[in-house]
Amino acid sequence: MTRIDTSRKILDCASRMFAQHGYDGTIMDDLAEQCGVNKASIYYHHKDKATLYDNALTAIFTPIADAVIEAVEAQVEPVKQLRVHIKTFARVTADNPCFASILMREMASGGANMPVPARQQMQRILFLLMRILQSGESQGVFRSSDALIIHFMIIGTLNLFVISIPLRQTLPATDQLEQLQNSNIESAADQVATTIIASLLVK
Amino acid sequence: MTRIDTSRKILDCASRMFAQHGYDGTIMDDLAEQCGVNKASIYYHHKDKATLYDNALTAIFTPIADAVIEAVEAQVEPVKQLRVHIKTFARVTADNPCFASILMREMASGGANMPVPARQQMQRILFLLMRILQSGESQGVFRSSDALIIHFMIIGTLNLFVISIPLRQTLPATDQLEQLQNSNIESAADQVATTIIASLLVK
DNA sequence: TGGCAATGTAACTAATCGGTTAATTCCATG
DNA sequence: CATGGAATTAACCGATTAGTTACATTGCCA
Repeated sequence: MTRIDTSRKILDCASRMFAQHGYDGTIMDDLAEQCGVNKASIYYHHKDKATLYDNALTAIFTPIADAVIEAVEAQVEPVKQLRVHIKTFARVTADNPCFASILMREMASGGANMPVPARQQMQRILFLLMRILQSGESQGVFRSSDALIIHFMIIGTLNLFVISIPLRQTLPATDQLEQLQNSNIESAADQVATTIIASLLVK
Repeated sequence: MTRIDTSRKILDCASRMFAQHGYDGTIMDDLAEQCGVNKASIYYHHKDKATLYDNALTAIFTPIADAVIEAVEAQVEPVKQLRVHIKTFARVTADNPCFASILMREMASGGANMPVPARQQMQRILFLLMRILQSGESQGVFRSSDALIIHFMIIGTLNLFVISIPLRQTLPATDQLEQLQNSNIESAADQVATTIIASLLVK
């Protein structure tokens, strides 16, 4: 094991455990065992449990906001921007399912004790969406809309989709359930984007 | 204090604490203090923490599914049914914010340890939506669609909206944030319903 | 090679937390 | 009023858990 990677390995493993069991449900001894690192090493690299949590969230949230912003800024038309916004968010969320779980948990807690850096990343995504909607509105292609609702539509729908992937796979295929198309994240993002954009376009 | 009242009082208080802090984050001593009951009384009325959690979730989820189903069945046209489905779900969710928090947490955990009765109530709501979409499809008013995505759109969006109410109220009103219309749950549900229905109607 | 950051080992602590116990109080009924 | 079961209580217990400590070991690099 190279020394540099240990801190990173702890972060990755901690992210998974925080995502699956939550902050209180994550036990430091289990974490040490899970990632094959001695408990003292965890405290050596990350001061304590709370700091480790902050570090993990920052490491998860920052690249996601970065990716969405970068992808959107490569576009110029608001309609394209919005579609890329949604599709990129879907892709990066599916790439790292920890994000959806942790975000959902934090939202459930009222976001009260959510680390500031992580919250800022979510705000970056929201503000980006607001800029897209406003530029579209000022260009006359979008009608006036509530950015927050659209933000929640994107995040709520796609996060639930990503989170439920393992659940749906283990579900017994009853008659009723098998009618559900087993769509992937790509088509889910397409549907969300198409639905939202259709309702935004001025008639 | 009659027997029924104490048990009910514990359930209500436990629901709030489970919603805010999660299962592991809810401490039985705190719960006892919060609802002004001796800790042993909790164990007297509800066997243990896990049973209390099951009881609380069943008490929360069942009336919500009941209300949605009852409201939808009072309608006949699929379009009306879908709108009522969404608006009723929004109303009952807003009435009891514990529901949204707990559901989000359970989804974040992969729904693995979600009590069976609670999961069944969610399935009732999903199956109801599937029946609405299918009857609309067979009547030629709805195009073919993925019920699961629509289910997630409804639940994800509205749950996030309800959950974020306290957060948004305590947020400092920065220049950017004050542009967000402070819409209530009614108008949010209207937007969700209108958006979804518009994308479903055959052209 | 010497020094230093990093890692491992393993025991320890102080506190927390779920759950229990035995005693006590409340209250309806005969 | 007496009685017996339901409900409540204070105190306690054992297990778990976050975090610490002391020390040995490894590997990198100047």
